[in-house]
Amino acid sequence: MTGRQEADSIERRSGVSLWRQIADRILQSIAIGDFAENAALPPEMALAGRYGVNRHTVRSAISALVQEGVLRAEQGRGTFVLSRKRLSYPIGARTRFSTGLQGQTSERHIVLLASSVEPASQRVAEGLGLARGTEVIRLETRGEADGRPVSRAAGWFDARRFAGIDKAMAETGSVTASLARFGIDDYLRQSTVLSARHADAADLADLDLQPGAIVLVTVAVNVTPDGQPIQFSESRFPAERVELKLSAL
Amino acid sequence: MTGRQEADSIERRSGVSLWRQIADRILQSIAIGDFAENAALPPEMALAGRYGVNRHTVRSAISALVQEGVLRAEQGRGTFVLSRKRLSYPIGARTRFSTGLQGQTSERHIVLLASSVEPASQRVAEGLGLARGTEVIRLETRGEADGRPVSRAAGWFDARRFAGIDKAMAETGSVTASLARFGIDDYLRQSTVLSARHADAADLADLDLQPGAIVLVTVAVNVTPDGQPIQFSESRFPAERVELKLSAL
DNA sequence: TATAGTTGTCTATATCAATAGACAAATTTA
DNA sequence: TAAATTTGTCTATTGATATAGACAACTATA
Repeated sequence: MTGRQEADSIERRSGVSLWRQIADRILQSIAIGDFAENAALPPEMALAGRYGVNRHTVRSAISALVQEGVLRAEQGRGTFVLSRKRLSYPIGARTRFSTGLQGQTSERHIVLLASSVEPASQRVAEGLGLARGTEVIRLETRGEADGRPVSRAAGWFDARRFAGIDKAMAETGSVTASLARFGIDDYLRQSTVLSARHADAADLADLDLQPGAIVLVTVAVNVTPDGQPIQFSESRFPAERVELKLSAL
Repeated sequence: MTGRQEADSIERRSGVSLWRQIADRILQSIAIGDFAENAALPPEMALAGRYGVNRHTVRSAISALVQEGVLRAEQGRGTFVLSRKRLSYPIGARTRFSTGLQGQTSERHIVLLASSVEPASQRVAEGLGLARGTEVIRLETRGEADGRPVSRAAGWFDARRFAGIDKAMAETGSVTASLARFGIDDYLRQSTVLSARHADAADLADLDLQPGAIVLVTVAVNVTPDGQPIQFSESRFPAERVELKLSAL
């Protein structure tokens, strides 16, 4: 019956500043529900003690989170939690953006950021079962829920079969509706591969994140019920706002 | 047909140092297979140009990766890639550690780090369908493949039903084999929730990571075929070494 | 054998990150 | 009202991070 200490400490000389690490911790504990909405954060001196750093270092972390709109500081009173728990984004055989977040948000939609026609790269070609270099349509989209960006995705489609899907997407704001125009009434998720990394500059801009944030990355292939690949996609989710819930595939 | 620039730049004043961000990028591109094993990295000056930083900053990133055993630098010749692509860890209805990595590694096993009996916390109790405070056994384990840590997990079991599972685990090194001693021949994964964050001090130590690394976190419940919860678990995977492949049932 | 290209080491300087202390400003509590 | 608590602002100092330039050491190649 050996014990095991829950590490509450912080890494120095890591290339990640202490204030950023502390901001991550606070964000994490809010996300898992340690603080109710509008609850007060412990005083700066208490946090400084907990993490073994100077009060000013804690203040840097807090001011970053105030900047992000996660916390609100009031002189003389305390610092308070604004944001709620993470959204839980379901992933399964029939993953659809709009239906997935029902009940968690009052409003959600997809914005088409950009589209282009390009030759298929190695991985896109493999995913779609096409020859490398075949023309494909790429759609760059952003998912928003209650006005906040919750995903950023690039989707690739066979350009010959789905010519004009960019227009359909712009008009309908829905992948499912756009595919329906091409006679696809149902589709399934064949495979999903998951990883995580630091957000790059494009992620930061499109997802309205602060530098140093983490994104979850899924790479997926959607197929028709008879197994024909129709869409290859790479989606990025801000880890501080979204968790992925894997349902029966 | 609007274009969209692939951002290759780096964020300043983010709380994450430039050398750490560059090291992450290099790690990422190795992981997705941009470089073959033993391939040469671009020269330091080229990388400095690409990321818009000084050569010395690139050198800091490289020396961190040399320290981690990912790269090997040779004076006069270049810098070379040692490590291979990420392991792909399958997650599905019948997720098992040992069978999951077959074919990708020559050797794999689980080490029992610690065990304890404790009252169930809110989320553990919910997951296992027990009253809060019921005694549960916690097993802390580490998964290793080819001598490298690839996962770190905490598993909780009803202490009354699975008394002695810690000993079974220590002897067999397998959850599946340990459960078999209690008459459980088959079990399924009922739910999995996925998130990502920076590694904390315990993660760094147990997974042999450098500070600033990212971990993928899964929280899962395993059930018997008739739906009875038997195990609640939280696993952490080093994002630089592992990706999660969601497979169908 | 030169020459070009690459990594390794050194010095110097500027900026960011973190610590330390003091006190002001606002709010709550005794 | 007075005291205690908490956030806000200021100055100063130290160490880590990043830039800049020069040159040495080593390798491959023309």
